[in-house]
Amino acid sequence: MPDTARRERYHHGALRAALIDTSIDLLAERGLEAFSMAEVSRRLGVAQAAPYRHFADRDELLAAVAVHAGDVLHERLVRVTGDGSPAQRLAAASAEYVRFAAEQRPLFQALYGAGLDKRRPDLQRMGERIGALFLAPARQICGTDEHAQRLTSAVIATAHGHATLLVDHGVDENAPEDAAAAVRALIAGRRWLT
Amino acid sequence: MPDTARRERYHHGALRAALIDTSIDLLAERGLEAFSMAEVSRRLGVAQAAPYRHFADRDELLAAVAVHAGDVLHERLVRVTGDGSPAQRLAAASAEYVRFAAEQRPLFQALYGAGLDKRRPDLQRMGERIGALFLAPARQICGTDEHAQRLTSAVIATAHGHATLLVDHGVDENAPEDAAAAVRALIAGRRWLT
DNA sequence: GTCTATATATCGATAGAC
DNA sequence: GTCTATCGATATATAGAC
Repeated sequence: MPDTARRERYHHGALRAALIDTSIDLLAERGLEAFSMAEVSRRLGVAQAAPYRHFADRDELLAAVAVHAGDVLHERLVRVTGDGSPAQRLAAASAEYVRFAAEQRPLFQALYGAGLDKRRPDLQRMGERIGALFLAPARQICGTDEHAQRLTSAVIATAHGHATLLVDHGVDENAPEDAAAAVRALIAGRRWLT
Repeated sequence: MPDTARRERYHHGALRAALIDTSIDLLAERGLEAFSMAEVSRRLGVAQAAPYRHFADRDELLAAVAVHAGDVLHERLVRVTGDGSPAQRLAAASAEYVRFAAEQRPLFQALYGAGLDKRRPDLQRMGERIGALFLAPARQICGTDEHAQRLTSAVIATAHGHATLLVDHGVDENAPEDAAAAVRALIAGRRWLT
């Protein structure tokens, strides 16, 4: 990259992806409150008007980041649910869910804390894809579909609770393993899930 | 209240409490993103400078709302943990925690989603008071303090997970009872909490 | 597809009068 | 303890040139 200034790199074509990347960086450094189209543009060295060619408004950009975050989370969950007993896979998925929140905090926040409309089709679909990764092992554990559904909801709530407490209340080294343990306890006591 | 306009009511004395009340209303109607000192002042019919006599800045006012929210939650939890077996009290506390989030959504958000510094002494103390209500029954259930601590963390994470999913993902009628059931399962399977 | 320039709006916070 | 007035910063979004 000889003389071409930073502001030349993204012209004509690659801006959309660069906007998402820079948004993630910005969310990571300054949080959701400080996120703005203006600041993203500034960081990329493009005009404030440029992003509006790719995203209709601020929420559209945030939603694109959320979808990206969902893809990352989904991939991580797939990786850890490849083998083992159904119970092990549920526990591993929960631990990984919490690990994702800890290691990719801004992505996790974009996914859940960005105040986006959850009825958006893209976000809806993403939630279902991720939920399916929990439901599959639960089906193998439970006798009926209804029971599997209950167990899945309880497991996701437990993982999500550990993740949000971790993100909101500071770092806890053992949160991922704690979440996995809680899920094992939940499975052991699942006859109480009404 | 004959001729005295609304803007007269809060002069000289009662503004502090009125600011907290109005902040809660504003958070309820428009969410945290739309919360501002300016809008709170506008709603009360006072000058934008007036709140700064009572709160140093925006965060101080939000923190006061959070402390109020903590008091309300604490009171609700005390009310439902008065009697019953330790397991029943833990389950009841969890259900009430979720019910609070559902019924007092803005207060719940002020408590956890306001991006406040958790090292604030007032908020720290509040978290401990609420945690103690979960720890007491857990102590009666568990043999050692360490086990009680683990069970408490798992129960709070479960309740918090159900609450945040409820608040973020729309209304679910049965979330409080689901949380209680999950806690019962957690207690039954507590030997897995490493 | 990006730029310059701008309209429009709102915010947090302060100074000084009363 | 509240008001008026205001500064300075920042935001979203659009219009029109290139």
